[in-house]
Amino acid sequence: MQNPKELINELLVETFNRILTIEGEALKKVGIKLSMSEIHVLEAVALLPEPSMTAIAQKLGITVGSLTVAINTLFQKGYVRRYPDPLDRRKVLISLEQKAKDVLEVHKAFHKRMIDSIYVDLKLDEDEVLIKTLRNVSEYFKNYPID
Amino acid sequence: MQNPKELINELLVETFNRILTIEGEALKKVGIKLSMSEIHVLEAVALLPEPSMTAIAQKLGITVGSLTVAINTLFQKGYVRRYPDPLDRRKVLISLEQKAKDVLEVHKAFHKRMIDSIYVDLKLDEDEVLIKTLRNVSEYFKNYPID
DNA sequence: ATCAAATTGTTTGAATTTCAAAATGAGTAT
DNA sequence: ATACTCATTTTGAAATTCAAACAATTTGAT
Repeated sequence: MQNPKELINELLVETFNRILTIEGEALKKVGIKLSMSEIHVLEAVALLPEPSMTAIAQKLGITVGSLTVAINTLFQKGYVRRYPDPLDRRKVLISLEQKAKDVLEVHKAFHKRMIDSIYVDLKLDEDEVLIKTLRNVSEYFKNYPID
Repeated sequence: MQNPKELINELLVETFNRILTIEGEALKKVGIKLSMSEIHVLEAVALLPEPSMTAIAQKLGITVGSLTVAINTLFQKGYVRRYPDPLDRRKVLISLEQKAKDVLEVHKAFHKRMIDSIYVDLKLDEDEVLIKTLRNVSEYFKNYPID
């Protein structure tokens, strides 16, 4: 395991297999009873300029049908509202209730602590290497031929 | 998004949300009809020196009950065998059929391409920064207080 | 203007994954 | 022997997701 490439692979697999579970547990301990899937839906809604069903589903990489089910329960629990796009009444836009915004704050704090941990003994001028690396990975998967 | 920390977070979220799905699609296209969960079970078995049910479940972060269900179907499909530990017959050890080893080769090739993409324009002497970073993240989550 | 095709979303039924709790079987210690 | 612990399986339920069928709206071509 002294080969840098193998080491990097081990660390990636070891770590990212656990992040979602751990983050879920962390939220539960704070008293938030939403799953990570549900959190991600709320997050996507918050980030999109025009959060239509199709746009959200695409950002999450799930089908619109699956998203409909998810939004149904989030609406039931009082986290989101649906309203028709006035310019195109086929579209259904989603908005967040205050309750959802509060949850996203907690989620954001978790991520901040995670990122801070990356910097523990990383010198500031080494940022660029990490960012370049992440860009490479991101690009690699963004252009990956799925179909 | 010019803040390095925010940028890193964006890239992490954007990328790692998609890796599992993409890897699953990649395997499907090669004609492998196992889910990523099933692949991970096989991978854990391959990596552990003494792959007992408890050891595998712990490595994967799932309950032993869940693993039993998974192993049932993997056995049904002819990927694994069960045999009792001769030293402690309470334990059930898992071994891989050739079929499973073949699948893991494909999986390994996918990971190799992924890691190679990281190196696209990374100078070799910058390895250390990336490895240090990943170690930080890995440590952070390894010691994360779940209970 | 009209009609067919494309787009957007919902519903439904099924498959997968996972868990918690109860049950079984094997080892350990008193 | 008896009770206790450990390793695993079984079972029933919940969550997540998909594909396919359906309905409503918009777009574009004639």
